[in-house]
Amino acid sequence: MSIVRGCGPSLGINRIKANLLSCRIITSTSGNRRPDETCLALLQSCDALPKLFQVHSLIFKLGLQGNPFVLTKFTSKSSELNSVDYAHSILFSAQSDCSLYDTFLFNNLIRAYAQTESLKAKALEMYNFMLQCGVLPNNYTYPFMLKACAGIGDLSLGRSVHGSVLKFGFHEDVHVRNTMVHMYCCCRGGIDYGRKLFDGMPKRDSVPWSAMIGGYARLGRSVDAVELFRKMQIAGVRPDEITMVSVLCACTDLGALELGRWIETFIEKQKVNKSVVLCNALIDMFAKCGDVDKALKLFWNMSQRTIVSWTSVIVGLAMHGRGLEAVSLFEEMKRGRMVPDDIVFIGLLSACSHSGLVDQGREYFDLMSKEFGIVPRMEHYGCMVDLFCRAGLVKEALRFVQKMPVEPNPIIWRTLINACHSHGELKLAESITKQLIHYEPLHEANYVLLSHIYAKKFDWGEKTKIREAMDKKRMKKIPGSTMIELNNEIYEFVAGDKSHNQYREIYKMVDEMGREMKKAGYVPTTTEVTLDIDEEDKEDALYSHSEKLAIAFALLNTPSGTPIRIVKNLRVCGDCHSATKYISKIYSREIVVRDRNRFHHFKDGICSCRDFW
DNA sequence: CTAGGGTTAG
Repeated sequence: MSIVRGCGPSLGINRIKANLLSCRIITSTSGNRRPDETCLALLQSCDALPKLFQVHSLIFKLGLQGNPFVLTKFTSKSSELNSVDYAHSILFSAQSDCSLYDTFLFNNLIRAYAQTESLKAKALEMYNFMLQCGVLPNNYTYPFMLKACAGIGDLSLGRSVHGSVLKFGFHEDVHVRNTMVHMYCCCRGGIDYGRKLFDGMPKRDSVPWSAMIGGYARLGRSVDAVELFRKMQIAGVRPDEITMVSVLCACTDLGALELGRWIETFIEKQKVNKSVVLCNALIDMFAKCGDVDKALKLFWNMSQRTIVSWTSVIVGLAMHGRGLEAVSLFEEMKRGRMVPDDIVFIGLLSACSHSGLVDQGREYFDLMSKEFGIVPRMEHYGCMVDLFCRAGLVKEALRFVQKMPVEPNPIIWRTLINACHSHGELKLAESITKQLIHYEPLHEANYVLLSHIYAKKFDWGEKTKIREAMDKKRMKKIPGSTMIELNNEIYEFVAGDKSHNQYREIYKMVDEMGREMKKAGYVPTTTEVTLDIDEEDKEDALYSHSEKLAIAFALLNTPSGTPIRIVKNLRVCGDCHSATKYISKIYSREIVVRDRNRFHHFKDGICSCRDFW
C-alpha cells in the first residue's frame, strides 16, 4: 500500500491511495481526478522496478498505453531505474502510435541509453528514429548524444553529431559546447580538436577547463594537464573539486610528490570542497607519489569512506610492499559494513603477491567467490599467477594456468615467461614465448622477451635474428625513461641522454659512481644488455640507463643526506636495482624509485622489495 | 518533467 500525493492543479489536498498489487485505485475524495493524472503521480512514486511493472499493468487496464504524457513519464522513470530496454519494448510494441511522441520522450530514451554501458550506440539509433518520426531535437537532446559518443569513443561518430548540432543551431548553447569539448577529449585522436574548440570559446567556467584537463590526464598527457591548470589560474577561473580531481590524476601519473603537496595546500587555501571523490584522489596521489603514510593519515581522517577509498589505500600499501598492513586493512573493512567488490580483491591479491604472502593470497582468492559471490576475472587470475611466480613457485603457476577455466591472456603468459626466465627454465620460457609470438605477432614486448632469453643462453646468433625481425617489422622497444622533480621542475631522462645542459657533469658523476660501486663489490650484470657488443661497451650501455643518469643528476643538485625520488616508466632493470642498492649505501642517500609495478625504497644497501619483484 | 566536467584495477 503506498500513498501518492496528487499533483493536479485543482485537487488541493487530494490524496490517492493506490493499491498497486491489485491495481485498484481508491481516491480519498470524490473521483474528480483524471486517470492520466493518477498515472503520472503513480509513476512519479516508483522507486524500484517491480513498482514500475505494476504501474505499467495499470496503464493498460486504464487504456492509457497510447497517452503521450503517461508514456513520457514512463520513459523518464525507466531511465532513472536503468530499465531502458523495458521502456523501449513497451513504447515500440504495437499499441502505441509513434506520431504522438514528443522531443521530451525521445530525450528520456536517449538519456537512458547514453547512461547505460554497452547500450550507448542505441542512443544514436534512437536519435535517428526521432528524426524519422519528424520530431525535432532541442538543446537538451545534444548533451545526451555527445555523452553517448564520448562513451563509445568513436571520432567519426562524434563528428557526425557535431554536424547535427550545427545544423539545428545549438552550437552556442553552453551545455552543448561544454559537452562537445568533453566528447572530443574522449574520442581517439580528437583531443587536439577539442582543444581548438575550447580555445575558441568566448566564456569558460570551470566545467570546460575540467573537461580539457581531465582529457589530457586520461590520455597520459599529464604535463599538458598541469600546464593547462596553470593557465586556468592565470585566466582567473576558480577551480572546483572536480577540476582538482583531474589535476591530481595527472600529478599521480607524473609521480610528482612536491607538486602533489602543493596541490593539497592549494585545495586548503582555496577552500575547495573536499568531497569524498577528491579525498580519494588525494589518497591515491600520495600513495602513488611515495608518501603512503600521508595517504593513510588522510584516509583515517575521512568522515565517510567509499569502497574506492579503501581500495586506494590497500593498493597504495601493496605498491610499497606493505602487504601485511594491506591485509589487516582489508579485514578491518570487512568488519565494518563495507562490502568488498571485484576491484578491491585485485588490490588485495596484488598486495599478497608483492609481499610474498602466498597462503593468504590463496585463501582470499577462494573467499572471493565463496563468501562474496565474485566470479574471478582475468585480472584475478593474473594476480594469482603473479603471486606464484614472484614466490618462485613456477610449477605451481603453470598448474594454476592449466586449471584456469578461461584462456589466459598475453599478460599472464608474459608473467610466466618472466618467471621461467629468472628461475632458469629457459627452454620452457622459449617455447611459451614462441607460441605467444605466433599468437600475437605484432607485440614488441614478446620479441624483447625472446631476445632476453637468448642473451641469457649466450646465443647471439638467434638474438641477432630477433633484432633483425623486429627491424623488419619496424618495431621498437619502448624507450625507458626516468623522471625526477627538482625545484618545481620535472626533468626527464632517457638512456644515453645528452640533451641536458649539465650532461658532461652528469656523465662524469656516473663514471665516479661506477668506480665507487666496483670498489664496494658491485659487478655489472651485462647479460641483461640486449646488444651484441663487447663487455666494456656493455658496461657503458648499463651506465647510461636513464635511472643512473637521473640519480647522478640528483646527487649533483640536491643537498647531501636528502632523499632522492625518481619515477620510471618501465620496470627497473636488474642491474639498476643492484646498482641503486650500492649507491644508497655509498652516498648515504635514501632513494625511492617508483617503477611501473611498485615502489622500491633503497636505504643502506637494502631495498624494501627484498629483491622480490 | 530533461542539459556540462571527476576517483580505485595485474
